[in-house]
Amino acid sequence: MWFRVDYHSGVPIYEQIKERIKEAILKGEFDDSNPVPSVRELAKALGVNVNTVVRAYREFEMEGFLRAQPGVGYFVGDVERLREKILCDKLQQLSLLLKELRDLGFSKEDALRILEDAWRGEVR
Amino acid sequence: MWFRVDYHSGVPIYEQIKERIKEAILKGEFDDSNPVPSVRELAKALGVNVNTVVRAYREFEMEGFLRAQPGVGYFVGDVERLREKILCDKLQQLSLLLKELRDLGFSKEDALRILEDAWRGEVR
Amino acid sequence: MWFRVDYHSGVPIYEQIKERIKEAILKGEFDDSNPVPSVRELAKALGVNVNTVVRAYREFEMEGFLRAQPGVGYFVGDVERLREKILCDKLQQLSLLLKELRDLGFSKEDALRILEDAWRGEVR
Amino acid sequence: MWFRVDYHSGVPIYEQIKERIKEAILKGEFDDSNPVPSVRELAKALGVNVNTVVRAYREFEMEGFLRAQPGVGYFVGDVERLREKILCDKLQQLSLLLKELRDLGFSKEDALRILEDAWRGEVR
DNA sequence: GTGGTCTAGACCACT
DNA sequence: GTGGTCTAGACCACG
Repeated sequence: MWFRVDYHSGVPIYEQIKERIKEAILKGEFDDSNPVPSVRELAKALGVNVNTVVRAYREFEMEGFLRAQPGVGYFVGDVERLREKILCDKLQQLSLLLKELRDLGFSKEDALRILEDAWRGEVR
Repeated sequence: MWFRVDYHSGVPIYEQIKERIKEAILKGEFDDSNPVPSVRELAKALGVNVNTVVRAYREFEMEGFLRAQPGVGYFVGDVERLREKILCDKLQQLSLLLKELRDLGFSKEDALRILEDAWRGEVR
Repeated sequence: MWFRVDYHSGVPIYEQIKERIKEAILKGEFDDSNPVPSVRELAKALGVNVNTVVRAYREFEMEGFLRAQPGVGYFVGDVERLREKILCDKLQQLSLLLKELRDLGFSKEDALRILEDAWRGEVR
Repeated sequence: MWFRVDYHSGVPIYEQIKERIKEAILKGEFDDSNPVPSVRELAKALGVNVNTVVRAYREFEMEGFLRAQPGVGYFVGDVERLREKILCDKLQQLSLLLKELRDLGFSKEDALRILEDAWRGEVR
């Protein structure tokens, strides 16, 4: 697969895997001709224990964003709900963060500048 | 002191203490007539072990935001540097968050609305 | 490990541990085939409590000279920065010490002799 | 008296007092017409507890550098021995420090430059 | 009273 | 196995 785990970030490896899988799902990188990699395949590609990948997938399954089909593999679930959930989380973070900045004496004008910068940057 | 620790949040208690002390320092709640509570005093008030408070205070000391005076107590250090450090951290978070929202298809106009809301809200 | 703590020196044990680890890092004694000893291992070898070793390691981590990898172990960090920091500290000490000797009536010639002696001695 | 204690240095106050008294003795600032200040006098001048000054003086007495004359005051003792003791201590420190610098890869030439600087500076 | 250090245990999450 | 956190005690030096 197309990423590497960071053993020194403090972030649990299974969380890093979840994050990357989540991004790939949102970008629509998985479909019938390009399925979610199997547990063993991904574990081998990342040089990581199989259990670590299993945990990442299982947690996604519980949240409804992957469906396990025993003996076959994992398939993407409700992408749109995933997108909405993430968007909702991020918006709450944004609102909280802005209020904190305001309380720290940060000006609305400077915040506006940063906002403009974000939308001016290229899409990764 | 005037807060309670959450034993079930997963956030280490000493981090919770650091967070609250940090807020209080930023609000200028500590001075000569209203000093930082002693480790034993705070530990007792929170129903927490002394060592847990000691750790929170010591980390602040290493970062230069509290000064320990053995046999006397803890005193606030460089408040302005603390404020700048926090502001810098928050701005990085903001920039990252905005880019993620953009990549999720969120419109600049909606982001602007949230920004306006934040500065319209009352200062706590 | 290969040293013993001195319980009666007045120097905190975790400081003694930091000092020895620092020397070992500077000498390049740690790498992938010879990793930093685990906290439990070192604590047992020194006959010291685990927490005491943990404190020594954690302070090094906060200073950037060790990196903790939960579930795996500690690894050496930025050795070169460590070397520079120590050199800087020692040079300040040297400058101060020489001025004190001068003020005590010590002659430059005698100081030169001691300097020559130091560089004539063998490298340990 | 002519100095202030630093409550935030971590160095015990009685040690700071000893250090300053030691310097004054070495500079010959005390004689019959200019005696060592009384315990109460010094304590008041420094805004410090009497016991703290008593401790500093008593330790000097045990080392033979001050003599207590009950009901009268303290008088300077064997100044020359004090000077020799300090010189000896500093020389050991110097030798040790130079060897450490050498082991850190510091060049003799650079050390020489620092030495020259020290004797070029003015006497305080 | 204050902070500073240390011990002997314990439980947790991660690999 | 690893590190991370926490507790309940203890003793010390300082003011």
